[in-house]
Amino acid sequence: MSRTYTIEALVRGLRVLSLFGTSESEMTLQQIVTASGLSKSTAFRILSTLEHEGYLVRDEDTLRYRPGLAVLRLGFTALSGLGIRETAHPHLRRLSRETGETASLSTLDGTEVIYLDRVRNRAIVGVVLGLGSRIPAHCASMGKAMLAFLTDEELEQVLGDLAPRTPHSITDRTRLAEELARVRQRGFAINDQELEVGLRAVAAPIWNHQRRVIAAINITGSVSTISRQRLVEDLAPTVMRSAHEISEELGFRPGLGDAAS
Amino acid sequence: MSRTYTIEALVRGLRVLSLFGTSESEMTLQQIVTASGLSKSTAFRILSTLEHEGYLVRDEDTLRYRPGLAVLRLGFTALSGLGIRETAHPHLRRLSRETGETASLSTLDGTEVIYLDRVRNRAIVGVVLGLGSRIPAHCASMGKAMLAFLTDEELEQVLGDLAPRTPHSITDRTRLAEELARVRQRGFAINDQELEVGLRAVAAPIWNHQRRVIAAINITGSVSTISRQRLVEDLAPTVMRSAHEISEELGFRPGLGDAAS
DNA sequence: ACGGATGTTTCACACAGTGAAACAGAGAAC
DNA sequence: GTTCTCTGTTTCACTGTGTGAAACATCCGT
Repeated sequence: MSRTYTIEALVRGLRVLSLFGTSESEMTLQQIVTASGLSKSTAFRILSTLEHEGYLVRDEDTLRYRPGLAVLRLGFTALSGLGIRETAHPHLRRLSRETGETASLSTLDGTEVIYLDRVRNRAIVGVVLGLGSRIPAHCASMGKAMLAFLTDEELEQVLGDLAPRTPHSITDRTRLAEELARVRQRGFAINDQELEVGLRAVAAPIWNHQRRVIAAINITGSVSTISRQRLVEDLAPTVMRSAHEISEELGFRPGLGDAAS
Repeated sequence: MSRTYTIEALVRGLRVLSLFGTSESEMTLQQIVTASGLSKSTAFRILSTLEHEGYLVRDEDTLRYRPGLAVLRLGFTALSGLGIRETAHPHLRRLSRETGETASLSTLDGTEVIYLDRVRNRAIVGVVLGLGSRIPAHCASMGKAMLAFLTDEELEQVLGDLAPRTPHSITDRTRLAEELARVRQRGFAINDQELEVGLRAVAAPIWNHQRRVIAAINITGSVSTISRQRLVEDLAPTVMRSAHEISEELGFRPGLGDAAS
């Protein structure tokens, strides 16, 4: 790999910053030293620098570092900079209104699905919650919708061990491959309590103008309001229609076979 | 200043990253060179590193860089890590429901107010929009509510030139000082079309256990539904009550004069 | 085919970033 | 009250890393 154009000091800093993106959002110097494997002095100087630049804030009492406001600015302009999100949002609204369920938009980042937008049925609020959060792709309807259209090599790179989230989760490679084949054939992916017991979802992929799958949308709801029949016969076509519309707005033109670029 | 514990290569990288937080969310190498003042080679290596770490993504067609998904993760854990937000959210909901207007939470970052949460009247969606965005403090009700409780030195450091946003904006230092005195006296700040014509708001500050103002909440609405009378006589007390409740939940105990620590 | 953009690569040098180890302080243990 | 231990801060000398200049490669418009 091209390690030629990579600047080590910056990488280290970014890695430290990333530590705050995972489990703990508040960390002490010592924790960072052990988590990063850096020497104490280096870690200290990195932290000082990150603090100086506003990416971290230090609580003077507890001496713990936590993400600063600079990080917020970045995160949200990143979100609003994502064209898909603006394009998809009205469709999510309509989906949610028409079905009475929750509609979401996500994209694939490595082995994880990351939520970009969500419109709930109970309109009130809480909308932000879960935005930007990540779940393993093989347990998610949107995840499977996107995995299905990767090349074999990409898929191989992306998949680690398939840890189950519920008894319904797919943990076997072969079964996953079968499932993904079915997704390709039908054009949508379902999730029947594989992520959370009591939760069903149906998703469809979104293509861009390069005929690449870049995102997915889905409809989620409780098993009490979404039967398997309704999922496949009613919701699946609805989600697929919206996904196609979004894809076309992004410049995707349906055609036969692979496209020459 | 302690430039001893600051690592230059990291600072440069973060500065480059920050460029994407402001105006443009997509930039070309050349743009970054001129915007940052770095040499072409350095800028190039920084960009490569940021890309390698997932903080930037490069569009292979246009050769433009834009924020990557790593940045998203950070932003959202930062948000959810903010204790105030969780504490304040139910209050925002209640405020919005009771008044039928939009309620927001923000904090002060330098001369700018940064939105942390918002609950709209029209419940549906769009909630996320504007979250993390920044506006000049002197044109904002929440900004004035927070500025009013800074020390004179802090205020001096924070205020640059008071650029107007509408004809109603405060642009004069003396007038701002008078306004802030009034805010301190009354305990709330109003905004009568100073940020946007047709928009009124009333805000109150939130204190933490150290008796420091760390945030503010407000209620915003159109001049058509919010008269000046309603703003002051009806909404102001409501907002103040909520602000006090939030403050107390954060450990603030009202008392006389300055507290000994 | 030419000129002027922009992006990529090379190279030699200086100094910026590094780890080890010494220092300081705050609690906890006794 | 004294000692021990754990964490954060500072110093220092070395070397390896990040640096800018300048050469090279590509693309695009005319």
